Amino acid sequence: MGTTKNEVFNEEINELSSLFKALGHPARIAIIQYLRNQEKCICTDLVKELPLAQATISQHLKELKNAGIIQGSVSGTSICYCLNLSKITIIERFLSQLNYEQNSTCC
Amino acid sequence: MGTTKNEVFNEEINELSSLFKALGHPARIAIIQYLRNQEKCICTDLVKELPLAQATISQHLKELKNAGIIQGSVSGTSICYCLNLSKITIIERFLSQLNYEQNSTCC
DNA sequence: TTCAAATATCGTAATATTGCAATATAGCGA
DNA sequence: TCGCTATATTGCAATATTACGATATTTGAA
Repeated sequence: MGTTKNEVFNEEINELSSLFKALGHPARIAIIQYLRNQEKCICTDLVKELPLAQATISQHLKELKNAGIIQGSVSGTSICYCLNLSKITIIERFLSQLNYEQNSTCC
Repeated sequence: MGTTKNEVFNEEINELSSLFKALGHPARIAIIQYLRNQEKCICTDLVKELPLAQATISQHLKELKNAGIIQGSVSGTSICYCLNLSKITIIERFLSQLNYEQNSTCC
């Protein structure tokens, strides 16, 4: 075990959970926050900014990229990573569906 | 290693990432979706609904509860779990801050 | 070219997560 | 009380994640 049973859930659920999972690490939230403030991002800056080794940050960037939350384009020797807002929107849409009027009285 | 270096990040980042992490599993998204549709929730129903063993579902419910995303109240022999919308709001607020006008041209 | 800077990848150790069977616990009705 | 139902906990095996040093790769500048 240790393996998530993705295959028994539908694609929407799997996409949502992988987006959440990608954001489920403090370093990756910090990266996203930094990206927001800069409105662009270069890995070296992050290496100075975050108390993690370069290899570790690169790995976290890769995971955000794999989930589609950021996208990078090569720009000379460095790489410019930017937020992909369409994925953020997918999460927001899911969450907004949860804001129902609670009509059960149990909690 | 294998241990997340939580201590080097601030509390806001750690709270956000733990909320995202709690939602970063398909079974837990499925639980939340089911909760939304029922507007309440009892574990036995989930055992029928999801193709996972009772012990596994109980464990996922516990994680959602630990993150504060759901709350349960005992109701006879069964337990009624409900969404805690305040945590959902925390996530929504974070995401809405990301919707800036992208003024960099790199991506 | 050759060097240096910026990123990525590899390998690995430590730890965390997932899933489940088995078992425990708790509350209800008879 | 006894037994039943609902849920939690324990223990474990399999796998995933995290972190990082070392090393590769890539690109621009000299």
